[in-house]
Amino acid sequence: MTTFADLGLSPKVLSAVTDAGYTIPTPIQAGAIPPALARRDILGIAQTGTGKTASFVLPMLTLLEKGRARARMPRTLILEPTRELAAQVAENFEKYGKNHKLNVALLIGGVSFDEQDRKLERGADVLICTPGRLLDHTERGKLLMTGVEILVIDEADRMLDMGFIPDIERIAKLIPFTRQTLFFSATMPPEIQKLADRFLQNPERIEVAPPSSTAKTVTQRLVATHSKDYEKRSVLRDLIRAQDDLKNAIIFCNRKVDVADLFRSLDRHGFSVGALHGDMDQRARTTMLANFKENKLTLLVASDVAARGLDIPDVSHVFNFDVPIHAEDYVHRIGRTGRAGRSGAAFTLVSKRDGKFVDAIEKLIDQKIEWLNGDIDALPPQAESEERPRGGRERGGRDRDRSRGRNTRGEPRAETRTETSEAQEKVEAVKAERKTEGRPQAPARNPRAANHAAPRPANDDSRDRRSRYRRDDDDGPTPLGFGDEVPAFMLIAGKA
DNA sequence: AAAAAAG
Repeated sequence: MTTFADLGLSPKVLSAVTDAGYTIPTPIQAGAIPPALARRDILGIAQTGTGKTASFVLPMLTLLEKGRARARMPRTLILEPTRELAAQVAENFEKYGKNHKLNVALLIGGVSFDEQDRKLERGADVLICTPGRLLDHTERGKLLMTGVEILVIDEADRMLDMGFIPDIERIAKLIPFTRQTLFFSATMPPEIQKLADRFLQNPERIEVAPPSSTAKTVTQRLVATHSKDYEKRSVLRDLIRAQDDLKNAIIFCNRKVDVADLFRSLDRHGFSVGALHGDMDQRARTTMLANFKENKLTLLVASDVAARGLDIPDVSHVFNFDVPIHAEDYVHRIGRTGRAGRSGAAFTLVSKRDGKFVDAIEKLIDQKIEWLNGDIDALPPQAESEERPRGGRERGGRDRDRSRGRNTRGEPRAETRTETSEAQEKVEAVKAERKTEGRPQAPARNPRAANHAAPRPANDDSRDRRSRYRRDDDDGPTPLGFGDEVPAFMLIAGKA
């Protein structure tokens, strides 16, 4: 059997790999490392979870030992579609490059230029970048890339989806034509093939099957629900509480606003929860992810920024709060669990309108997904007799005080409300707010509009504004267009 | 019906 020792890696790299506890390479590693070491171009078709990152990091480290360092000139460049992925690759360089004296610069957006500039001035051997920030640096004239010998384009299909290809082309023009290029993509649609043809010269093509663990070790279920968000939140809470083997979970929403909404809701219901989406500031993103990885947070509500590539080992559950619009996203999402042969569970909330998306998913994965408790048609009619479970303390919750890693300030939570006073209180709250706003004619605010996803500016914590954020949380929609005239009963729509 | 990435 092939071991890492057979692949031609340098002793320094090999010892770091051994220290990390690995002896047997994955198929993509066994296939890509030898030709990469021989300076061949690589076309790697592999998904996350196949060991793809090490398949370029390890040979790059070995090759970097051979050439000689040039003053202030990066010799390798890695392009990643998201900031988190770039950061993750940087971690890999630290881990496997611990016996090397390499300077690694992580050039991603959302953080200040200062530290990145300092690193570049000191001289970086390895650049790990998202395209926008890299171009920003080159345009500022601080970065010359004529010394780059190895270019890695990772997750090419995703780069295409995200419209990065023109940026990639521009970047490629700044790098010598004689470079070695390592090109990775999870899928190979015609556009990607064309792109690969343009970027690669006589590449070694390595294709590995998607990790088989995905379909086999993950228990997948559909969960019927009505389409209103508060119904879905309630169903989700029940579902989470019903899991007795839940260690940690990612909950996916299709939209950033819904990530923010659901995060606030679960937080207020006492769950240990974080959020991750692309409109959050980078510090919050980083802390959230770190806290989740360290198990300081049990649940992570996320957009598809977290669907692909992020290496979060050992997620026991995935919940799809929304059915993904594109079937491939479903595969990526549930690929967050059941990794490395572990078992996992994936639940997808489905309402009537999601039917065609579910069909597309079942077609793509070529299997029917079972319903948990009967399908949509077996669902009792909307809400009528259903008591939505409420109340402060939940099983999933830990300390109420955790405010770590959030960009909202800690504040006492209204958790002592009782079921009976709740409706009345809500009516009062809405009336009070209208008064303080001094705009009696203004239409009642749609909760979704108030719950915008972008983090609030740090200095914005006026009371009335906060109460507006708080009020709407879980209580269903406020009807639009009634001005001050909304009948009280309508403010508790969905409860009655 | 979306997300992501440069500010």
